[in-house]
Amino acid sequence: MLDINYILENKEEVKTLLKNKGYEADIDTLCEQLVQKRAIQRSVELNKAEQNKLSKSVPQVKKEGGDVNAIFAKVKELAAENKANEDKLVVLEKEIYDVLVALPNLPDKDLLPGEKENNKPIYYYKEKPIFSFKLKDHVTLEESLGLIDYERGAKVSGAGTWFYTGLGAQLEWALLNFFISEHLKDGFTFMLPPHILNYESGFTAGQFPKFENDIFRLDLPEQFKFMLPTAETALVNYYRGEILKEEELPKKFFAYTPCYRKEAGTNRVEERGMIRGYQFNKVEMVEYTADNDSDRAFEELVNKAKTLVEKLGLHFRVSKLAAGDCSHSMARTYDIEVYLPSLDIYKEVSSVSNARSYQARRGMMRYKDSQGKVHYMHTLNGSGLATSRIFPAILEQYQNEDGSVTIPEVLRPFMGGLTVLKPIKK
RNA sequence: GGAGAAAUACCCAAGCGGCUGAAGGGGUCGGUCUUGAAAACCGAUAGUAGAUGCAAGUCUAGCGAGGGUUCGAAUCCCUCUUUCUCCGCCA
Repeated sequence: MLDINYILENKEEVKTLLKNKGYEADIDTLCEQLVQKRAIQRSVELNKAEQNKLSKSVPQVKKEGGDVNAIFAKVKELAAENKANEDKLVVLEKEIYDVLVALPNLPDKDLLPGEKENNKPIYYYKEKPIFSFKLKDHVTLEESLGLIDYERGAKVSGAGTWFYTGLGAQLEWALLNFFISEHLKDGFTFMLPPHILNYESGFTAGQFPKFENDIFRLDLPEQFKFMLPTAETALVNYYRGEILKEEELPKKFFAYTPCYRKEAGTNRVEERGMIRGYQFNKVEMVEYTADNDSDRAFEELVNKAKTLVEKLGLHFRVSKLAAGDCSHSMARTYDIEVYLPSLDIYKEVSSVSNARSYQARRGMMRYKDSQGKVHYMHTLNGSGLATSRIFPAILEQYQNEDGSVTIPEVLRPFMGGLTVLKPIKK
């Protein structure tokens, strides 16, 4: 949620920034409604004050034997006068709220306007790997090495799902363990959140009300519960409705959860296999900071995500996203994109974002500074990392001519010292 | 899932229609005393959101959340949420 007063005082800037993000909104009407709302509110409150004053005088007047009925009548009259304005106020407030709540976050001013095509790679790690033999793609490797069973996944659940089998499950688990051990080393706090969340959590994170259709909602009567699409949604609600002390910040968390998303199911070659499923595993980092500390935290999270991929020895790049490609709730996003040789493309394995106060305003997450002044916190999140693209990237980038795949060194301790995955005989 | 009880400020807790935006403790902060500390004593400490104002301030809302009754609600009524106790079921 944006600061309504900021919108009012910086109308033109807000319009431009929203446009940069590709969002059309009638800011002028919003501001007019706000001014109107305040005028009505003022008159309603003055009337209320009068009513309160009269009501309070009743015991005194009674004691003195005055006419209490005249007061009752007067208050009723005032209340009746106020009714129309009160109704108007409720309607106006709702209208303003609905617009305000749907507005995306303002992108940072240094971001290029526009969509994906204006994303800018700002960092590369290693060169593209060169192979002297015919490459296999990740789906082929997963099957020949006996790591993933897509067919039985489809049988048991449907398209867009799979079983990790045997060493495949071990490799997946090794990745998660590797990420977890690195975050622990960095002093982040390990969290295992609930996977079924309530509406308020989706609202605070910014998924609702705009993106209610992208999540798996549980079929419960009279209750809105959904499967988390990312651990961010849970972690970023941890302090909802709370006021922390400034010295408690920053709070640094990470969590492992599967992520449940409805978006799967394209048939594009790019998204074969586990590239875009209904369920994938991810370790997610979330930081809560003071409102002047989020740029530092952003760098920290980007560096952490980068370091993980570097330690895995994979060729990747970091892209600074254009305004329109940043998520709805985010002011700034950098993607870590790993290279898939078979397709010669880069695929996102981590998205690091700064929401600034956008989520904190929605969830009333604040802190008090040493002067006792209350501020909104800043929230940031970043994958660290999602496995469903790292896994294919490892298979492809580490594949050998004989069809085997060398296991990245950092993962070996988590796989009982195993160094290579060999094709299984049919 | 069933049955009961509860939710008040940083914490505990009183209050059950007007004198309560809230008694009393505890905590925290400051002071007196002390070489220093403890104890004792004295004082301070009520958040938050919104409106208005240059400001001091004033006003509105607010005792789990949302509605209602009433001239007036922490207090009465309804709905919901959460917590606790007991029973059932179960990894």
